[in-house]
Amino acid sequence: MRIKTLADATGVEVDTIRYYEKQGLLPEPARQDNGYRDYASTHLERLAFIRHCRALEMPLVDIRTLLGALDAPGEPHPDVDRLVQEQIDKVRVRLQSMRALEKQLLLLQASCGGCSDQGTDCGILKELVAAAHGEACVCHSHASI
Amino acid sequence: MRIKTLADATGVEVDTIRYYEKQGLLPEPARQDNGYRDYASTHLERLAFIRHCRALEMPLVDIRTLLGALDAPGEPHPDVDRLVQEQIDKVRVRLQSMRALEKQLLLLQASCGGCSDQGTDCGILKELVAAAHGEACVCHSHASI
DNA sequence: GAAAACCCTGGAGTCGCTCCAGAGTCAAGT
DNA sequence: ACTTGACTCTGGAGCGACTCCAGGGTTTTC
Repeated sequence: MRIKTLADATGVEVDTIRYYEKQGLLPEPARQDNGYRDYASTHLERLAFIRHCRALEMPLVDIRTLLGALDAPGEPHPDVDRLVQEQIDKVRVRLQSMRALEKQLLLLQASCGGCSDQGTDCGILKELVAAAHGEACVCHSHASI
Repeated sequence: MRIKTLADATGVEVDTIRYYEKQGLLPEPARQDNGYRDYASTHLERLAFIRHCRALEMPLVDIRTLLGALDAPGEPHPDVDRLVQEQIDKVRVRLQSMRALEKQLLLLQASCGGCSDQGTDCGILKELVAAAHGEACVCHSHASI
């Protein structure tokens, strides 16, 4: 299977596949006589696994760990559970801050009564300036962005 | 006010302040005799504004537009309202996908009965492999990560 | 007067891709 | 047989928003 075929089968871009190989996530495939990469079905499976983990927003370094665990099925891999838990924690923190964000943006929007066209003094801008001065806002309740 | 003072006052790192200057978001301050940057209170306000917008996850390029609108208070700025709306849309899409993500990760976690220590065959890994094979999962309901 | 803390510049590194140039290869149509 | 277009290769640069570093100068503090 050539790289484009693999790309189409997994929905991963050609460049990205080569990138994963360079990063050691995808083993180097065999080469055809012309030097083209020749992938086997194991590559397809592994790439689908990587893709799935990326959909869960795991960083590549964590995925490498998971792949290592997969490659050593007989051995204990205490990291797997921890990685998933950490990922859950990350997502939750992010969810919290996104919810606050949405609220803040809606408030911001409400402060502008459709001033966009004529508007010399947009409420949104005023609001942003005022908020920057220290009134209740997302950035003060959440230090880390 | 020297750069560290400004950094402490706003919670923005020194490097980041210099970066904002290089990006044209923060005007070049005066210099002391020794070449040190000498900030005025206008810089503090502007930096707080930038910080607030960043807390709303606006990209720097959008913040530049908002700052431009602030700098031209007499003129109409039809972009402001649109930028906020776009930001809201972005946050909502992201919220949706984060919620699905959390659910998926929790399912994943439940599939492992605390196998981390002894575990030769972790349920999480099995689950990930199975999911990669195309069963219901986040990455199939949400094409873009 | 020495050590610590601060300041400067320019450039590199981070993450996870994405795009590009420049060259080679292959398949389909004329 | 020839041309066109799609595909492949490599190595390297670019993105966003920082963050860190080297190698130097200055100021403050003990």
